[in-house]
Amino acid sequence: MTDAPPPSSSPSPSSSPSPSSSSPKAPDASRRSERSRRAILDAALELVGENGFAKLTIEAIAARAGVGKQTIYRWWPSKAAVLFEACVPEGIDPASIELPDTGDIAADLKTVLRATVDDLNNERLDAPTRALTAETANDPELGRALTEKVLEPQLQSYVRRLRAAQEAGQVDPDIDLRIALELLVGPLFHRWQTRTLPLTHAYADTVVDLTLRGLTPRP
Amino acid sequence: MTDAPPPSSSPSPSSSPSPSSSSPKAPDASRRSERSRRAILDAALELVGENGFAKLTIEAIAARAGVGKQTIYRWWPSKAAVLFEACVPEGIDPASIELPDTGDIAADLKTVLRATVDDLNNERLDAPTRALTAETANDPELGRALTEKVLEPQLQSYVRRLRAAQEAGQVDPDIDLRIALELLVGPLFHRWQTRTLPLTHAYADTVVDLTLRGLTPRP
DNA sequence: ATCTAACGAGACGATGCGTCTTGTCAAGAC
DNA sequence: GTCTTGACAAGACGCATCGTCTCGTTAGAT
Repeated sequence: MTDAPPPSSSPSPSSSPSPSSSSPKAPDASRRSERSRRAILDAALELVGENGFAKLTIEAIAARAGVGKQTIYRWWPSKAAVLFEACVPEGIDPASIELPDTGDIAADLKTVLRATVDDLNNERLDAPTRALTAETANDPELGRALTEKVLEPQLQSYVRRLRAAQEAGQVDPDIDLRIALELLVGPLFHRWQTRTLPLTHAYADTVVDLTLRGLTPRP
Repeated sequence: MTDAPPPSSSPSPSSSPSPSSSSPKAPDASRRSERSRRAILDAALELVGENGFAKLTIEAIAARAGVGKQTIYRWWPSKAAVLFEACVPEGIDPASIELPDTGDIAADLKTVLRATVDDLNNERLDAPTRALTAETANDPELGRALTEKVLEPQLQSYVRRLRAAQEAGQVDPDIDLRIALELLVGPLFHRWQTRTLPLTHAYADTVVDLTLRGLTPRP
């Protein structure tokens, strides 16, 4: 329910006065209707919840939002991009982007991975997240955006917390923290994607315990 | 290149003579044209290689295969199902389904995970695998088939090899082998899916080393 | 040899695509 | 205060593909 920061369009509102040169497009972002934008994003989220991503249609979004189709095509390259923008503002909790640091790395990791498990089990987030992740296979541009804006910032916060643990002597200094992070996150992601077994807090805890046994300094 | 076993239809060739009762459909599998079936699967593989899964079309498959559309709709529920059947026979190497056992669990796991890395980096397998994995999000039935016929058998072979290691005293007897397997496979899968960093043999080796450090028996 | 259902071909209406056209309207230019 | 401009809602348009449905034709079961 954040007030949706302008999607990083209009980078420098006064830089180049003649947008005519390079591309034949370039709509004027300053004249954009925020009202329509919100209606489109809301409609997309509603419809994806009702019918799933496969049945999501630009025409349906436009109709539900009371908007012309052109208004969607003008500002987004695909329905996936619409859904992405609709999800990200409420999918990312700014407070959760930094991992807690109580000094107990095991406890902190469990806290965060349990929260991740809860998110992945949350019906409201699960469907759109799965849809976007899937669409990544056909839409590399979307994949890059998803990684850069959502995934990577979270992963980096793991790395920071692990580095603190490393400096506190709780993690072997020789270990590549990027890989350490993947050891923790990968198994959760795997279960979520494959739906082979239920994603539970107990599972998250065990992953943390077993992984940390491999990360602790050796005598 | 296996000669395509009849898709497990016609379970008992003489059991119930009247297939008319329950469903209004039920085509006669014994009269099915193997020639058409192969042409369809081949055409699907070709087209997916040429244009990607997103642009794959039932009509295009039918045209390329020299087949009526109905022949596809009669035997497969979706284009994903066609691609699945087209991939599975050559995607599964019967020899690779059992992990090697040289007595050295670390070496054996590295051998297999390196091979997995190679498969995932193989252009020919990568595109269809990604497409099928993605389609799983919208098509739970396909997801179940993929898990049951391809994924789970492979995972079980990991569990067997890990059990042997456990009995040989190389893995802590208290550890849940199902979770141990996910610690190994999850990180690989994560990198493949997110494309955050390249999937290399070195990565596979490090994952094995670090994970095994956590799995070895504690004094 | 007969029967029958799968087959290749393609017509059909329904959808959704992405583009284009029309008239309305509000914000910036003058 | 008028004028200009470009985003806007609405929806028509041609196209692609969908999934269903005939047609004769043909090959396998009996």
